[in-house]
Amino acid sequence: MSFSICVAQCTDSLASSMDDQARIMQSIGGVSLSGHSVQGGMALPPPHGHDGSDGDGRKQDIGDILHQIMTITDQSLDEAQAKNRKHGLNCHRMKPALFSVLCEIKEKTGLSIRGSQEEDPPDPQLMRLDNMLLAEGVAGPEKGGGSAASAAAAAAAGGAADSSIEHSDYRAKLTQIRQIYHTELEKYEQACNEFTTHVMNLLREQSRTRPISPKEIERMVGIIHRKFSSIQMQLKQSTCEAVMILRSRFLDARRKRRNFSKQATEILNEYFYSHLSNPYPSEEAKEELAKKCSITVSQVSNWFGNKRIRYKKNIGKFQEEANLYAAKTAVNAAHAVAAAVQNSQANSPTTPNSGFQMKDEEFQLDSAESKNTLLTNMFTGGYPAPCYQSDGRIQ
DNA sequence: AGACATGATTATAC
DNA sequence: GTATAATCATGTCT
Repeated sequence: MSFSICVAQCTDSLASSMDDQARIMQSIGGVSLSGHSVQGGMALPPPHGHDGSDGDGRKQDIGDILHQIMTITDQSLDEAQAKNRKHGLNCHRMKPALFSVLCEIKEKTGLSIRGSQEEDPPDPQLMRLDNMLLAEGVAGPEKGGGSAASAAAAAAAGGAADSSIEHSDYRAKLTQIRQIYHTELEKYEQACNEFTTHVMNLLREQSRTRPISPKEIERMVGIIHRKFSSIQMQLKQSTCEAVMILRSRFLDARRKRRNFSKQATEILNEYFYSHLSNPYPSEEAKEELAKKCSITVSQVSNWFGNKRIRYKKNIGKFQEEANLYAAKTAVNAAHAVAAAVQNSQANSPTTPNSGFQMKDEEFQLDSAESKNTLLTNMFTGGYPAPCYQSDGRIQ
């Protein structure tokens, strides 16, 4: 993966650096790359500790040492060391002289590092990815049992999910993504460190034979880090994609509805028909119902929304149901009410509601339905209990 | 399989 | 924010 890129990058840099130097050497010193011919020109300073009696021999020496410097950069550290060539190079009698010349040339040509224009501003794309990963709970500190943030986000996305099962599924998958992400990130970091160390060792080693300033090493490290961070960005991007896919699947799964339990429907219907004149439960009432039915508040809201509109659309169809729940409520209330009625005989039945008000309009029942409406509303108005058929229906 | 029931979503209005 | 109304998508019944 990344290694090859980095190696290529670094090798390129090193090679180009060497090429530059070679060119300079060629133009200034008249020494060919091969090191086998010297065309005259600027004379090298006399090597230390050398009498300089043999001019051709000296040139040959310079050629040799340059050739060795050139070829050594093509080898790995281990290879060079194994062949013991570096040692030979370092101990070469011409080395100090050549080294000082290289330093001088480098300084004069300003080859080394001119105002490292690196330090680019933070990539907005990377920031977006980071933010998303943080928000999804993939990046950042571990939160209990996977990702609290994601669970919260998922809940906020609709809140009507069949909570536990799908949530835990979602969280488990997200944790998986998180783990993969962190493992990969760690791998990259480790690889980056290893490679940086390797390159730094290489450069340090080379700095014994050619001038390499600490700034140059720093620059090289910067190049490596940028390469690795671009790979990290790819990882972040694919992680984000995975999270998005997971989320969309999760949201799709939410559409898969499951019918509420009979008990829950009963509780909701009881409330609906006992508040038919105003079937709009308050927030507290919704919470209470949600608790009783083991569903969410939004599900209660959905249910009442659906119920109101469907009831309104076809009151006749729901009449039977209305009567049934009216009867139920009446029976339940009967015992409690009976005592009260007995105690205070003065109470006469209140006028029953003929329908509930939706927004600005009131829905009236037609005459055919009025009888049942009375039954429907008797629990609010204190009408006598209805007669039941054998199947439990109201006559 | 098709019809109907029902929970969820969406568009729109306030 | 909540509401209605229409619609979607699935569950259930026949």
